[in-house]
Amino acid sequence: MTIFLTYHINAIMTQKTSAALADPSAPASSVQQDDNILRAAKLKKLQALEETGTNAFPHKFERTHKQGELQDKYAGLENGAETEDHVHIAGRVMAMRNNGMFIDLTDPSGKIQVFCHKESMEPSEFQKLDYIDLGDIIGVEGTIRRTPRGELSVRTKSITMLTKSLLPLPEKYHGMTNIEQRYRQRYLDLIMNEQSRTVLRTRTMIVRAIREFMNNMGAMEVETPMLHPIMGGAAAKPFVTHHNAFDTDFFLRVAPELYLKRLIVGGFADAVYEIGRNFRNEGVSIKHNPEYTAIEAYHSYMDYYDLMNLIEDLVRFIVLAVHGSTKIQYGDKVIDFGPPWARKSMVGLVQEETGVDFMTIETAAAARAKAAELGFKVDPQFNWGQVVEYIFAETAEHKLIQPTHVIDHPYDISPLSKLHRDNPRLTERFESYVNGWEICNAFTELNDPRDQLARFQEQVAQREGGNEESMMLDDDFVTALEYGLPPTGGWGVGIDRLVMLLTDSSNIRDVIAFPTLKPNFGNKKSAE
RNA sequence: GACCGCGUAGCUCAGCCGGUAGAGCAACUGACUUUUAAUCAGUAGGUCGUGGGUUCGAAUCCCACCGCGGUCACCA
Repeated sequence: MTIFLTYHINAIMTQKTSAALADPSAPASSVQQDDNILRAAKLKKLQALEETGTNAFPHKFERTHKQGELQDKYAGLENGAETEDHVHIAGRVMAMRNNGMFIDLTDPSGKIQVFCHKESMEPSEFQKLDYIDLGDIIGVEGTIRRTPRGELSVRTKSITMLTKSLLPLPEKYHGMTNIEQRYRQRYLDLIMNEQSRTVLRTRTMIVRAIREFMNNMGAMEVETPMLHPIMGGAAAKPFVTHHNAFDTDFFLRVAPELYLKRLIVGGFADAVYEIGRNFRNEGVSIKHNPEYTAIEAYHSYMDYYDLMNLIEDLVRFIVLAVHGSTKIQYGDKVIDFGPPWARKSMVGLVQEETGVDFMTIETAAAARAKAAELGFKVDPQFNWGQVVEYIFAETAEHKLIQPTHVIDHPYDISPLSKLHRDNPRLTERFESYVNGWEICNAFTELNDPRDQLARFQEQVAQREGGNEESMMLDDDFVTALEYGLPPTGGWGVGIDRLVMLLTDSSNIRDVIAFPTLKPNFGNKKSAE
């Protein structure tokens, strides 16, 4: 596999750098030569080790304890105390002091010091230190002690090479700080940076908590297609891909919505949810990755009032699971998920900010004129709802630091929401904002097939008018609604943003193990 | 996409009003067996992102390109 990948990348490089390689004085294998210089010392040790008859990559090592377990178990052991407690531990060599007498051995649970004293070890074991480098994975057998200076240690009896590392680790004090390299070589970032490990582990905890909450309420987790023949479920620019056997283009999904509602139509379950990736062919920023993870859920016989309560309960459950408190620190702000969240209508917030009640403005043209009067440069194509949304985003959105449900969105920006029971210019929709970010989008689902068809047709008209983010008409979805979608509430939460909030991360790439990066085949650092 | 900034040894960084490339850590050789970024002495390691240009001479000045970061606009 590795050989194949190397070959493949070299082939790409050859295409891209054929001019340079055509020069006979330019060594085609310069990358490999660099590697050989870097690896020479370690390869030499590896070969010397293998000449002693040792397997540097054995198949199995029986551990008795993890490092973290030992730190917990012996937390009360006094300085200078020796025990006869015999352990087998394993991990990566992260530091060697005093010529290998002290080794910091880490595993995912923590770190313990390995103490190699020649009077405790057979000479044949002690000599193995000569073959060990920073970065190697080793197993150690010995007894537990705490040094006079207070460091919990294993007094080594024997050492086993488990995996010989052939490349040097980054510098131990500063670690790896090059941001690009941290994302491109996440494994190195994880080895070196505790903070990176913590953030990504917290992400896993958050996803686990979401599943627990949903499963506890009886919702069924499902999977729906990521290859969509029809772009729908959200307004967004999609990726297009091609299926060879069908000779057909597919869109990578921008949202699972239309499939999940089909499952509710089918009576598969009262509530379904999907946690998965959506793909949007749009800009990349500290808050946007081309593929991002969201949960979407649909609950029959709930409306958007029920969903507001549900979202508050869910987020509190997650925050408590991760932090043990409903209050979190993000940058210099303290955010409290505990109290009931504020509920403010979008039109009302616009009125608070501008003094203008847009409900008194009937037409799109009048709305645009009023916006212009207020100093906003709105698109001449904007309809009434788009004007309201634009002014909301410009004036109010960034101020919504504490959890707030923004409710009752205009009809014409909400093509899948049910009309508001009290006002047909609005819909029963809400978006939950925290720290100025939208973290949830939810609504009482539109289930009148005649209305849905009309909304699709509006989308198609917008699409033909040049809006490539508008949805396509999904006939089969309308057909499904014609069989009958019960009254249903649906919602989606962007998990990456939520993880950013709960890990105090300022860049979405910090909460995604392998964020989307521009390929850089010509860079020798990436060509390894 | 626009603007600003960055790219020098495996890693962290100096050097940049042009004069043949420097430190610390890592590595290698040696000393040292109770260290915590261990210490001490020595050695080796770099087409200074890529390609052009100006110049007697470019890491340094200019142009283009690649990648990254930040800000802004649209999207979660």
